[in-house]
Amino acid sequence: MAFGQETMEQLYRELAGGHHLSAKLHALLEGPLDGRGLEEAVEVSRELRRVFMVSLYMLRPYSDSRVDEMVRAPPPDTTRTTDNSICLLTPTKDKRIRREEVSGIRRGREEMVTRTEITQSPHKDGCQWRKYGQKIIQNSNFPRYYFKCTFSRDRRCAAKKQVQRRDGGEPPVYLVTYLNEHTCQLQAAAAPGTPTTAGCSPTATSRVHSPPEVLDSTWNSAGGLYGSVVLPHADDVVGGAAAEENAAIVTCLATVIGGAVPPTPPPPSSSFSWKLSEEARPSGGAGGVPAAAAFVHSPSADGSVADEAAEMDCFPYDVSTLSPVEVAAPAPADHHPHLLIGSCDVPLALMETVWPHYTNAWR
DNA sequence: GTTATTTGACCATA
DNA sequence: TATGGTCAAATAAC
Repeated sequence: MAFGQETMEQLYRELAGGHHLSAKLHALLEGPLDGRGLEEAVEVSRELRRVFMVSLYMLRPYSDSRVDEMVRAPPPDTTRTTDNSICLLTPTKDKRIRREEVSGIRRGREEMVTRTEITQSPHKDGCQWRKYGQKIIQNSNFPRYYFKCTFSRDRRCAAKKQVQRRDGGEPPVYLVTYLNEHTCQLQAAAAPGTPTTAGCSPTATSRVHSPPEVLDSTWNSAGGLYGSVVLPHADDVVGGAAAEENAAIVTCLATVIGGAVPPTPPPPSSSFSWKLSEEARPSGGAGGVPAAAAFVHSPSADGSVADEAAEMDCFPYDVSTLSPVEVAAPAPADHHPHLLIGSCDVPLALMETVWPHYTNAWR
C-alpha cells in the first residue's frame, strides 16, 4: 500500500494520542474511582475507541476486508456498557485466566471470567441473580458479594457474578466480575411452550432486598435499567458536551474519508429497532437527513440488536410495552450495511463505533 | 407455603 | 496455613 505523507502524519498523531489516552486510563483505573474519576475514565475509554476505529479506517486501503473484520470484531479491552460503567473484556480465545489475575479473585478450575465492570450500579445489568454468599476480603473495607444466576438450578446456568465495592470515594463504585456465560436463555428457547423469561430478561422481576448498598432503587423504574438497555447513549444526546464531542468525531472522520460533510441524523426514537434502508441509500443531502435516507422499522433484520443484546447478556424488548421482542436470525456475514457520507461509503459498524449517538437511533 | 437471603462452616488452592 | 469460594441450615420476606 502507499500512504501519502499527510495521511501518515495524521495516522501518527492519532496513534500517539491513543497512547497518551491509554496511559491516562491506566492511571485513572489504578487510583480510587470516585464519581468524577469514573466519568473521566469512561470518556477516555470512549475516546480511545474512537482513535482505534479512525486509525483502522485510515488503514483501509491496506485491505478492506481485513479492516472491516477488525471493525466488526469484539471491541477493544475497554468499552462502555449500559450505564456509564467501564467494561473490561477478557479476550474471547483466552478467557481462562490465572488465579488472582483479575482483581485478586480466585478462580476454580472451570471458571471463566467473561468480563469485569467498574460501575456505580452493580445490579443494572438486566439479569436476575441470586445471592449465595458474602465474604470479608483482605485489604478491603467492604465485603465481596457472590451471586448465581437465578436459574442456576432449574436450567443449570453456570453464570455467576461477584460484586466488590472499592475503597474510598463517593458515590460508591463497585467492581463487578462476571463468571461463565449464561446458558439459561438457550435452554428456555429450546423448550417449546415455555416462556422466554430467563436470567437476563428485563421483564423478569427480582426479589433482591439485600445488601442495600449494592442495590439500585431505579431497578424497574422508567428511565432506569430499561432506558439504558434500549438507548445506551440516549443520555449523551442531550447536552452541549456531547454535541461538541460528536462534532469533533464527525469532523475527524469526515477528514479521514475525504472531506465529506456528514448528514444530520434523525433524533433518537423511543423504539430502538430502526435501521437504514439498504434499498434507499442516501445520494447526498444538503445539511439535513439525506434525501433517500429512509428509516425502516425492522426488528433487527441485520442481527445488530441481537448482537448488542448478546453482548450485554440481555434480551431486547419493546420499550413501549416492556415486553420481549423476537429477534430475527442474523443476516449472512457478508451483509454489512453501509452508510453513504458524501461520496464515501462508510460501514455502519464503523459509524456505530465513532458516532454511536446517532447510529443507535438509525437502527 | 414458597422462595430468597443471611451467615457460619467447610472445602480448595497456593 | 491463610485466603477466597461455596454450601446449607436458619431466617426473613412475600
